[in-house]
Amino acid sequence: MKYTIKDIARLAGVSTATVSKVINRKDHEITETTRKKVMSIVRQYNYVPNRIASSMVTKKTHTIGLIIPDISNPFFPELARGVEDYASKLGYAVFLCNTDNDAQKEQTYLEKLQEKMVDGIILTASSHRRTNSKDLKESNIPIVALDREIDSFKSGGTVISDNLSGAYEAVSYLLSRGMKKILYLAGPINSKPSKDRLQGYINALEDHNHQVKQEMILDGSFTLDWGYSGTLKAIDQGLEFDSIFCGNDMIAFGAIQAIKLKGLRVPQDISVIGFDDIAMAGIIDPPLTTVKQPNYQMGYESSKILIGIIEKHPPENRELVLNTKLIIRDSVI
Amino acid sequence: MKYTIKDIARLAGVSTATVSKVINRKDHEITETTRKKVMSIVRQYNYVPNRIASSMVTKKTHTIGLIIPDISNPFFPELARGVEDYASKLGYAVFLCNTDNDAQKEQTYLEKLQEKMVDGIILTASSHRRTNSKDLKESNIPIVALDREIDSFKSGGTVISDNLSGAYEAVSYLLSRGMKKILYLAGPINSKPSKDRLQGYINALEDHNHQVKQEMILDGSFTLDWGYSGTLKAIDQGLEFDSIFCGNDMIAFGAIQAIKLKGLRVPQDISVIGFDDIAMAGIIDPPLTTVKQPNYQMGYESSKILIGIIEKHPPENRELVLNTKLIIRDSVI
DNA sequence: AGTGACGGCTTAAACGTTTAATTAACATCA
DNA sequence: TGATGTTAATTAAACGTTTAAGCCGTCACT
Repeated sequence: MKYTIKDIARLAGVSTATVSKVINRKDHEITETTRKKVMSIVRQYNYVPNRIASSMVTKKTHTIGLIIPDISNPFFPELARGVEDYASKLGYAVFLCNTDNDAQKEQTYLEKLQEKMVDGIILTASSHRRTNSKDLKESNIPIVALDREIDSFKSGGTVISDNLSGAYEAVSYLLSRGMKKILYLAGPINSKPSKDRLQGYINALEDHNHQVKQEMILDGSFTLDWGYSGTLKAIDQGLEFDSIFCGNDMIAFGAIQAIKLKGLRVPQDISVIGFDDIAMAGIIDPPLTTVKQPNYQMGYESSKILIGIIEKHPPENRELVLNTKLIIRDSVI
Repeated sequence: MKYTIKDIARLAGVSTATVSKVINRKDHEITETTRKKVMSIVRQYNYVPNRIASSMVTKKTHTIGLIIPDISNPFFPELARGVEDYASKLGYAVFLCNTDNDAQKEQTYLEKLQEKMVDGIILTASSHRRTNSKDLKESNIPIVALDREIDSFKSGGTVISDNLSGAYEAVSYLLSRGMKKILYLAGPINSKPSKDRLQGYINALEDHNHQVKQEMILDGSFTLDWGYSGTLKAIDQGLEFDSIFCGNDMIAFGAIQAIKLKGLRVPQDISVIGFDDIAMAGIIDPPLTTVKQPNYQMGYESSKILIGIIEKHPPENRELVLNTKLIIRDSVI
């Protein structure tokens, strides 16, 4: 048997309005006596309020949507955790949506979330996002972009890490260690983070009076397989390089495997540097020198901004560019 | 401006009932003419139905809750992905909840999810779950237990992997490779999977006429740190062992680090075998021999069972014990 | 005593849908 | 012609809350 507020009201001998007020802690105009009476009935019958019905009238669902490419990609769990931690702290629940970077799926989720009346959305946009989502900016639901900016419309906020300066720092470090020929094994070239990292690579090289060579820039995907095959291809083609700047850690893992396969050593023969600092970066052999992105914090901050907007006290700064940090381990000589 | 079904009805010159039927594909008693008229208005005004309102009358939210200890623990993303994939295929959205193995948080989420009227819950119970949750079995919301059985009440279904036989196979394999002294670095001893794996360890030893020694069984937590410190302690205490059976892969990673630190080699000096086969298992050096749990499948199947129950066609078998598989790589000699 | 203010409670409308019951229009057929 | 059936639409109640507005009794003050 499921009890409603009416049942409780009847059993406690008061009106539903009164019950509503006590369970929502709008106590101030309620006698202690009636409050206790109501609460005891509530407990006795194990009444659980139907928040769906509340939402109907309050227009708030206390729910947000989190749209990411793939939770089983090691880059995203920390992000998601950050989002959920802040959200649940403020009483919000989080819908998890995986798009696999598919613009179509992304669109479907966006619609579904709107139908479910979420109060806001945190979106790591697919690389292929089209500019046609007029429906999105029309619906007045706040959206904050996470990890990847959205250029197709004005979002309520953006949280990214400083990919450009992170890459700049990584490449500068390689240069400072005496590297002369740095291969850049990039992720998908159409993704914004990739582009920024490429720019960082170029800037660092130029600032240190090194020539940028087109053939030293190879783009693929953010996967171990690409790191592996890309490295193999580079070696087999006779490309000369003393170090690899990898678009992310997964690529670096693949690169290290390929280098080992060729009977070469990391870092003695080839240095490798990654990007992200996912959990495994410190565990592989050799421990990976990499650029740490503050994933948990990025998730947390985006949640904070979004809920700030929802609750009408948006933070003054809604365009966060969080600092990366070079983590020096043993994969660079 | 947000349009409701009433607006659309008015604009299309029909009743709300008619609009409702066309958007829910209850077309069969609707003229093609009116259907088209309605649809054109729907598109023109970009109408998005309020599913919260629907839920009020249908008593279905098409939403499920997923309660796990921690999405940033590498064991869970694949599970979560499996759950979400099947759910979204069937039109359900998934709430993500992290408990950190805290019975209190778990309870809070359980209540919150009930209030949000989820149609069902998938629960990886905290190790410390108390038996007092009468409210849970009273609420008629279906729950399926994932990865860890729930003994405090009868759940709607259970999906686990065969921890006992997985451990048995791992230890038998070690024995077959000539190991004589197998250290068991267990996870938390109060967790069901840990207990089952311990039993598998014991059974394998006994079946092969080896003595089970209490000092060779060390329990801690499912973390890299424990694998590291446990191994160091074992070595420093002068415990003699030629191999380690680890409660999970994280423990194994820690063990390998400790072994290397001591100047010993894996697998030449000490063999290591893990459990789970998380994504990184094949990437570390040496690639880890381990027992694969079908995480994605576990998530997928639990979602299938839950939604089956929700939609009144529960699968005949709701107690799944999925097979593990020994993945042989290079960490055992 | 009459007036006003206030505290504590109730009434009832509203939120945006779905759906059972009903009606209206027409076709069919004896 | 009128009874009957069929089809395509409408009407209106219901889902479980919240909350503005109203009501009633009590108290303080003139």
